[in-house]
Amino acid sequence: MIERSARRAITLADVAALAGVSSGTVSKALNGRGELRQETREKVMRAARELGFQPNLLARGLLSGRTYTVGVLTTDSIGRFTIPLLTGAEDVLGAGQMSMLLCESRGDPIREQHYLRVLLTRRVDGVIVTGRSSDRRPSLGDDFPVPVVYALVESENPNDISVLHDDEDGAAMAVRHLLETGRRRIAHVTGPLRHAAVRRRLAGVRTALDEAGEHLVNEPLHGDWSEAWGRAAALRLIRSGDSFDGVFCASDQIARGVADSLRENDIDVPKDVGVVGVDNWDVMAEASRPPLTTVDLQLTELGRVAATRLLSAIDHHPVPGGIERLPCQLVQRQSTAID
Amino acid sequence: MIERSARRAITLADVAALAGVSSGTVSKALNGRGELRQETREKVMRAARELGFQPNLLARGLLSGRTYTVGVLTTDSIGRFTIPLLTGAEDVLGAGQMSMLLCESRGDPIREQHYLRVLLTRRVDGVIVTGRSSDRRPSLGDDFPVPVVYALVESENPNDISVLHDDEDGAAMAVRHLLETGRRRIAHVTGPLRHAAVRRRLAGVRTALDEAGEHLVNEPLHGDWSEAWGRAAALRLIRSGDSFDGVFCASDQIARGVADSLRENDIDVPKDVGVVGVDNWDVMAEASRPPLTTVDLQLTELGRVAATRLLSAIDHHPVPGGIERLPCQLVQRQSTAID
DNA sequence: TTGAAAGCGCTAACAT
DNA sequence: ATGTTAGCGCTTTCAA
Repeated sequence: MIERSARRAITLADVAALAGVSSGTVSKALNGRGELRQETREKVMRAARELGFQPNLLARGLLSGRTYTVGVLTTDSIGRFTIPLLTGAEDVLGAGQMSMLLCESRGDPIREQHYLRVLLTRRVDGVIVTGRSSDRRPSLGDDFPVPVVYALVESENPNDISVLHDDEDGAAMAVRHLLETGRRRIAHVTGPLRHAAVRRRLAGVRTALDEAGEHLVNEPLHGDWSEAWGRAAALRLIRSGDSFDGVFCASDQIARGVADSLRENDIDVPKDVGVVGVDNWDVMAEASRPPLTTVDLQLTELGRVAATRLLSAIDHHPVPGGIERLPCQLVQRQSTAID
Repeated sequence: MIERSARRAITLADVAALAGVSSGTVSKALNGRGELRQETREKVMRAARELGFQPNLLARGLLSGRTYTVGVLTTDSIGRFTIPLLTGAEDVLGAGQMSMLLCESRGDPIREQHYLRVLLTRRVDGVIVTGRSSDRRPSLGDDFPVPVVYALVESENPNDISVLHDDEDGAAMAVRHLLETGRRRIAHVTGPLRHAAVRRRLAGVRTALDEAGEHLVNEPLHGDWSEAWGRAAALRLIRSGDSFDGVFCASDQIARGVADSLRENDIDVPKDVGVVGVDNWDVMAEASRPPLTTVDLQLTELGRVAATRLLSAIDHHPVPGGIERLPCQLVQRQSTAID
């Protein structure tokens, strides 16, 4: 049985008693403030160490009005996209001694309201709102009492701070890479048109093709984000009879399906057709045959930037509202390799 | 520019002033304690609502010595296995008004020490330790000042509370299912022997085969957890010349590789050979051709149980130390279907 | 250079 | 039935 002695935590007063000074002095010594004799300072330090003193952040926060805590509200459950984002955010927040309070609203507005109340009750210094899709979502409101940064999701309110990856530029990079590896007849297999990311990627595709004076060989093929759809789309392309030598897919799952289907129809990737995906999701991109060239969304960096913006706002450095789009990065693997 | 008026948060005193009562009365009214006239109670409620009063949990916590916060220390970065666990933990903790403070130590002992100090400084009521592998890890120590539950990872100290899935039973379920669907010559393709999960699954395989008076057709094939290894292992099985009609794989990734390789060598799954994986990782199990029958580790439930144990310990209900193993569940899909 | 005291927002015991 | 007060652990004047 685990039974824990209700040992009272060590307080400043305990340290003060042991060191034979007042608690005010202990505070100064431990925080390096005020004018103290070096000797006293050391005496206090020693006492604190001996007792294993840990300052109580609640008490400190009650006084300072800061909790050194930010709330992370994921509108959806935590997923593949949110994880690197959290890692990046923690990089930055951790360095600033801040902790993250995690709230998964799972897409349920009631839960979200509940969690927002919880976060306010806990007096978080700020909030990061994130979620799966990069579609727009309602703002927490202009009068939300602490700073808010939207990361990976975009707030409907243009005054809010939203940090997103640059889907359009990422797609353009992918297409330019296909062009640079000698492909001219490029097809696009993508997700549902209702997703903003799908529309932005399409725009990027068009931009890059326009620059080169080329066009898509097909109407963009819209389906779900699955491998099965990738396989089906590749079959449609093959059967259409239109020749093509490059396929830009809006996700690694789709790209992997496309690659599988091409191979199984005796079309060599990358020799006959180059394939590029999006996400740089290792288990997909690396397990694909051949491994996928893909657009990395740099989500860890996105998390870092979002946290940095939030810290600025918390520190009363005004942060311009609006959407900040961060560059993606192309990761080259076999699926577009030449010679 | 986002500039936020440094509007002081509403306090009990503000509500008291508006309602024309004392702050003690407000406290009683809002918490439904003490003896108050219904009329006063309502007057206070109205004032609180009007001002948008949110109680300050720090102040309350300072007094009560509880923070209604638990620390979640992931020894590794958050991953596919930790996510459902967090969701389950939040189910239970959220219902008890508790929040989760997230700390990713990323396998770095220095970071871990740092985070533990942070958690203690923040006076969390308890800690959940988790991580990727179900191997044993060092205990936080018998004298850690708040209750700790290890979830998905096992503490080296048998007095600690560890909650794990039952790998051995899960594997036995998988093999029994292969036997029940008429397979007799069963092979096992698994991960590195250094992983405890691999050893336990092997034990489960042996148990189930013993019950039926059968043996593995091969020495277990050990490799990494990848699809590529699954493909390679399947080729080895085929080339060995030993006939086999069932393969139990220690992960969905391996199983998918095996299924791919069998199909590409004109061996029909499930007609000629049944394949079972472990994890029930949707993107793998469902994208596989055919979709995989697999052992679900029930990690959300594991998170729920871990959180429940932690809450018990926090509430001074003694929780027996040691390892609690939770049952897995077989999810049937095409890869073992009969007619 | 150090100590004493007030106060952060809340609750609980005790007065009224 | 309501108000007053002390105190949770800390920081920060201000006084000594």
